Amino acid sequence: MLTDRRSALLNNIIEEYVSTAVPVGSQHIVSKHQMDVSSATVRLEMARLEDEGFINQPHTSAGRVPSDKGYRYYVESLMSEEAIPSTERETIRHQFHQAEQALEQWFQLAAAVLAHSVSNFAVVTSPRSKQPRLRHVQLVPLHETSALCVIVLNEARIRQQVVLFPEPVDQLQLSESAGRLSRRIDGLSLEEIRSQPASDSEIEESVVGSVVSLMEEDAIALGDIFRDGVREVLSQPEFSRSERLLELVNVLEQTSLSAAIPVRDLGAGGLNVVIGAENQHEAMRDCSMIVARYGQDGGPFGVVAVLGPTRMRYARTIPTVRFLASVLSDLVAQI
Amino acid sequence: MLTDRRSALLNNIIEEYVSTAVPVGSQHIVSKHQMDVSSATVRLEMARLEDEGFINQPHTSAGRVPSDKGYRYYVESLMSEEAIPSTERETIRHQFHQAEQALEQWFQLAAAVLAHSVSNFAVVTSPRSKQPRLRHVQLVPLHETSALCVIVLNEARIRQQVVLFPEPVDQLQLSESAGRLSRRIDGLSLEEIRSQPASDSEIEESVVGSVVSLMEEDAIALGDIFRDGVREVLSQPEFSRSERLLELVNVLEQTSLSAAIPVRDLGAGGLNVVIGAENQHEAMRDCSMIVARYGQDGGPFGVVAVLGPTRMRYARTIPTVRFLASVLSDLVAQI
DNA sequence: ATTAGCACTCGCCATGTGAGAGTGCTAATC
DNA sequence: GATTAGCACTCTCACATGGCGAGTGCTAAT
Repeated sequence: MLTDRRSALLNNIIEEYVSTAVPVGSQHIVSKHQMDVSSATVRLEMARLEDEGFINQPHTSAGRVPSDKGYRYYVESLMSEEAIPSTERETIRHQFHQAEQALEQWFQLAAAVLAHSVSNFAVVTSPRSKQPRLRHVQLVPLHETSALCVIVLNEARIRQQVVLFPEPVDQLQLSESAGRLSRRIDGLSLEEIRSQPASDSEIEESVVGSVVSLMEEDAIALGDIFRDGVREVLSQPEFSRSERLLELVNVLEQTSLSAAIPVRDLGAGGLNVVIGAENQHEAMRDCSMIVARYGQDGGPFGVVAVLGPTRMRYARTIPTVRFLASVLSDLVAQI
Repeated sequence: MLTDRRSALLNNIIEEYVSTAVPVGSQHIVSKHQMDVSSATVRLEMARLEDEGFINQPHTSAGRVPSDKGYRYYVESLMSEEAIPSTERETIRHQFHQAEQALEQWFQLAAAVLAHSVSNFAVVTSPRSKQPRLRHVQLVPLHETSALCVIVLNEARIRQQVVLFPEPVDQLQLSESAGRLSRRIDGLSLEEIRSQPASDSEIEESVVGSVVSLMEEDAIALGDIFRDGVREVLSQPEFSRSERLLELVNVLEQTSLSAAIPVRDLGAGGLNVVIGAENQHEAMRDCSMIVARYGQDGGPFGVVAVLGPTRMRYARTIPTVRFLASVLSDLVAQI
């Protein structure tokens, strides 16, 4: 599709621009990366690349900047992924071992490690399958007329809610109800619970109501969202002007963030790269996002993603995201 | 301590500056707020106020800006708190009723409501008493050699951890162990659990280990932290230059944020105002923080706080923080 | 096809200038 | 003695100016 020389040139332009954030001129190319042609030739080739839409000129007499299309071509045809040094792999794995077995910490840690490692914003969601299934329901008495209803779903997701009773319930009554209830609905899916015949115990019914509403809520969500690295992404030079920065922070802080993460047509172990204007969100039109799915085939899965300016070290970021996804896959497989 | 006229002047300066963010000059004062003296007199009085350290001049021939000391005097002697319109009170209360009984949602909601209502960053911690006490321990089987250990502490805090067993454990074995364990340590405090004689069951001992480490972790924490409003505080004009903004985001994003919140010598229902350089953190030296404690007297308590630039609508923010604290007190009392 | 040479363009930066806002001081006034 | 009018002074901000440098596109020679 592109001549060899033009490919090499595009490659150089991108690598130069990614590391300096300065539009790159023809002179720079010939001196830094040794191409044994003159700057004039480079200029000619650059003009062609621009005609075909791989690079842009911010203004006459500035250097060239890669376009979304340029990055796309780079990611798909030019880039060779950088290996992650084994020392770094080990450091990361080590951190997870230190975190003991606290699930939430794993995901939070994954986000933190990733954000730090690639100096960008990172998102991790906890793993889940499409269908929530009730592993266990537990009632813990609080007051005379209230109890805490704790449910454990598959993939070790925990949800809780306070249940209020119309009249005082004593300890014994409560634990009996809890036992009956547990035998009745533990292990069932949301539909199965819904289709259970109503019990004549008022207590049990109100608990079932709670369980159902908690599970419904859970069914919608992608999984809990863990994020880190607002500071990392804000320190990128493209956000030195604070207007767009603000819009972006807006998006990142939103709970609806998961909507912006494309997961459809992403198989187990799959990885997506979304560049610039390909993003759904207006505010992310000069950001890129790298999304990977982790978890076993067919089983529950979660998502690992990095978000940063389009000017991103794809060759480094992509393997890192992939690596974190595999680490999480391993961890989750242990559960 | 200050003459009436000087007090009134300081009051005007602060209110003007708080609403405009522009250093206020003598002319402005006489025209906007009708003081029946000339601008020259105001200048004289301003010079005095500056001598005494209540206001500063960013540079010769600029207007005056309140100093930390000025704000402090304002908060303590001049300000009259603005009442929160009852419609707004109702809207807020209403939102909490809609959130059903999901505990975490309450706190997250409180942070969101507060951040939005005062256009600044808000922090809410979940309530807790000094001594964690185990309400209930539950084991949910995962694989042959692992289970999820879920513990419920007082104030409905939930912690979980995966427990790995050296060899396969069947369902029955597990539920028996769980039952014995539950009878043995439910209701105990951390010390009491620690001083329990060791059981000869390997399973039970590894679970106890998990419980102890979870409780230890819990004992250190102030409570779970819920925050909102990074976007609000970043849209304040003082952060239009992005250097200091970055430092601040750094602090806000940190998990150690709670260290910056002063809670000692804060009684039930108490409220603290920390102005500018009084803050611990370097990066917060031109921010103010308003902290209130909620929860019953002597019982478990949590913290509600707002953080924003020193140029803050104290008269509005303080009552709002107090109100949210009272709303949360009411909610938590129901539990 | 490549390259040397050159005129041209444009952002950046340092410098300069004028307007405007605000001050402090002094002398006159109440 | 407090207040005020008047005035010179200071400093920021916005804007214009102009040189510098980087980079380009084009043309003609190789």
